[in-house]
Amino acid sequence: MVTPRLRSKKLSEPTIARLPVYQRIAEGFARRGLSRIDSEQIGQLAGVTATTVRRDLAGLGSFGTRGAGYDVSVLNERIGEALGHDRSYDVVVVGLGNLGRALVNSSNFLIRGARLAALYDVDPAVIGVEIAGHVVRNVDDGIVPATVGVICAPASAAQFVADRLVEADVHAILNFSPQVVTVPIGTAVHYVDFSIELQILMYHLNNGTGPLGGGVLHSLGIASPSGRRPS
Amino acid sequence: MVTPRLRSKKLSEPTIARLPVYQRIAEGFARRGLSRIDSEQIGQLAGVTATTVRRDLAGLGSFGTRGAGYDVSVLNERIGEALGHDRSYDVVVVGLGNLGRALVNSSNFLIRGARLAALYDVDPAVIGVEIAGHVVRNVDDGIVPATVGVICAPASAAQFVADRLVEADVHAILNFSPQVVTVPIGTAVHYVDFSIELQILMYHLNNGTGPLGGGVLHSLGIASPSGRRPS
DNA sequence: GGATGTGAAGTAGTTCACAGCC
DNA sequence: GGCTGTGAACTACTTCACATCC
Repeated sequence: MVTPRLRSKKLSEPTIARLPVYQRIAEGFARRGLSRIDSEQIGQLAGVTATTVRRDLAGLGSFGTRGAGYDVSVLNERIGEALGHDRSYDVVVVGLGNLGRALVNSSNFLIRGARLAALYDVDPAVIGVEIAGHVVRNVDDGIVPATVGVICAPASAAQFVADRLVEADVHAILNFSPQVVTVPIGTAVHYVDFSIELQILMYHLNNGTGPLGGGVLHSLGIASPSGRRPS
Repeated sequence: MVTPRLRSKKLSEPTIARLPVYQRIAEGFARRGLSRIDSEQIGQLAGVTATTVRRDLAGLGSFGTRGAGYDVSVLNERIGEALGHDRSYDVVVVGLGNLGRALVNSSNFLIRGARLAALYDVDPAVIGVEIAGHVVRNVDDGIVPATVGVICAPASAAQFVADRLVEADVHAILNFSPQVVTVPIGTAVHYVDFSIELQILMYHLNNGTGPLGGGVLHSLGIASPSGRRPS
């Protein structure tokens, strides 16, 4: 059993959730013409400690320079490699109500290798309409094989859509409907529920003692360094 | 210092993120006319172990019945109390492009005490238009005081909007733009980034070894019970 | 000098195992 | 009998502190 060189260092779940954030920060620096960044700066912007940043990045191999931080473009590249951005993959979106349209038209959703393959709906009023360069097809005509399926249908149709996606051999599903769906083992389902974020925010507000830091990133359970004040 | 009776039991962050999920499940049971549920069933549907469910719920006080599980309506009620759903609060949404419209028109976003107070934009083409029962106002005219501000503006305008919200004394911000914003201490910012979910999904797919369970909930870092097969 | 990378310590969260109660 | 609730064990993640290297 040879130790894999770069790939599959088995990153932890929290680390994986933070890497895209670091990458966004790196892109911001690059856009402003800066070529170097240190763990302190990344942590400040991402709302985590510098140590956490260093540990996360150390997991991708040692590419920082002691005394000088990280090269912004190398950082960007390494995170991309770790997250598999070199490969591109097909995404199908099912359900083109307000949310579905917002997603496929967004410049921040289908990025980093994601390629929109097809759109589906069941509503005759929507089928045939062209959205984001794709003509919306009928779910009943069968879904084209893809890597990821996105469910933007109402809760009542979520399980139906999930079943159609499974039939189409889609093994990764992103479900935006507030409905738990059951799928066979071997298929991953991630849920995105906007109202949960609102509810978490309200809990902290009601109980005072929430992580109310400055410029802090809390998405995906990322907590702020407690009692540490920025700058 | 008297120990508070029900409130402020200081729930852990992962627990808080799971409670809304349990509540959704309880509602599903109630809708199907079922009056009892046990930790095993909840765990199955939420994608966590039964023990985790019991520990989470024990934090809200002991309201389960040994040998018979939880009463669905009591469960629903207790979670609501813990999350502060009895209080209602005002939400303002800034930016009514595709996503902003999708959110305010969604039946799953502004729920459980959230009340839409006002809509804002900077685009003259959108200002004055009525959406979801509210006429869109101009951000420059000042934002009305509210509990939560939702940023649906493009990344380039995110910081500007955040500043206006802070001026309006909004202390909780939900930011849907892929832009880290800085706010004074005492203001909470939660980020929602759809593409991060996609990227996490892709990481697991590329590395095989992901949490690919059946009917599992992964949103917000909720991981599946490893190596445990459902049913 | 200055920031990375990492063993060691600390903390938080999960899972086990079972006593307690219906 | 069956399922909750919880001390105890375990695992995972974070933070400290510092050796290491540019």
